[in-house]
Amino acid sequence: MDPLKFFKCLSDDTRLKSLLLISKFGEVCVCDLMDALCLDQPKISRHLAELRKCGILLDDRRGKWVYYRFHPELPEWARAVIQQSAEHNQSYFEEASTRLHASQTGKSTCL
Amino acid sequence: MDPLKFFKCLSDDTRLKSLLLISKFGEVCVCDLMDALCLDQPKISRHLAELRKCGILLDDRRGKWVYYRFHPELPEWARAVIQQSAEHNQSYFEEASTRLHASQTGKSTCL
DNA sequence: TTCATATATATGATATTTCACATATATGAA
DNA sequence: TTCATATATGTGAAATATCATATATATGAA
Repeated sequence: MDPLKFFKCLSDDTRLKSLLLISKFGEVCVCDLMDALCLDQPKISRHLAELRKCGILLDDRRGKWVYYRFHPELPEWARAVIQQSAEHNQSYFEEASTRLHASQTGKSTCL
Repeated sequence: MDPLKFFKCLSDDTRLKSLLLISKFGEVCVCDLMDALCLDQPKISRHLAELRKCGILLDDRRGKWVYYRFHPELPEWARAVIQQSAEHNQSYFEEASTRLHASQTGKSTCL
């Protein structure tokens, strides 16, 4: 994992929040992220594709849904960076986190 | 420290290498970085200014030289991110590191 | 096969970042 | 004050990233 490429992946609001949410929730599907971040589907999908192509995320299709989680071969230092950032910046993605939880329990709260 | 702004600061080759070098050497002056990264003065200076304005670095003029080090109020999580990145990606800035050491001991090796 | 849902990608327009170059400022020595 | 060195910044051009929109693909149900 080239560190520069890695940090470029973290330097966009949509991608950073997606990674922090995955760090907290373990696994998310595209539609959950749409609800959590209140963004349209192509936008989420494109950013997740970038994270996948960089080797940060792994996609996993189950039926109609595609779930994303950290790639098992993501280096420990990179995973640690994301995890620490999530732990110490909860307010940055708190709202998204609440919406994601609502989405997973069946209620979309995105206005 | 807004995490998005922080990672944007790390997402440029010149800025990332500068930060990793400062993490390793503790403190560097502009001219050392010019030698270490083989870049012209305005380029180094502009990137350091950005890191300073973001609150990551602190500048300290001593005579004709200006030294940069981590800002004392940089949050621990942010400092940890930089430190871990330096420890686990030594090959990324090894060459720059060698040149910086040469520069500090009086020999500029930048061709 | 046809349809509806979920996700992915192509494309040109827009926004953001970075650059090269010129110039300005600060310091210390002569 | 004048000069040389070290650093900072202004400006428009070039490169890069992001976006909105349209469209394509994959799955499962009817």
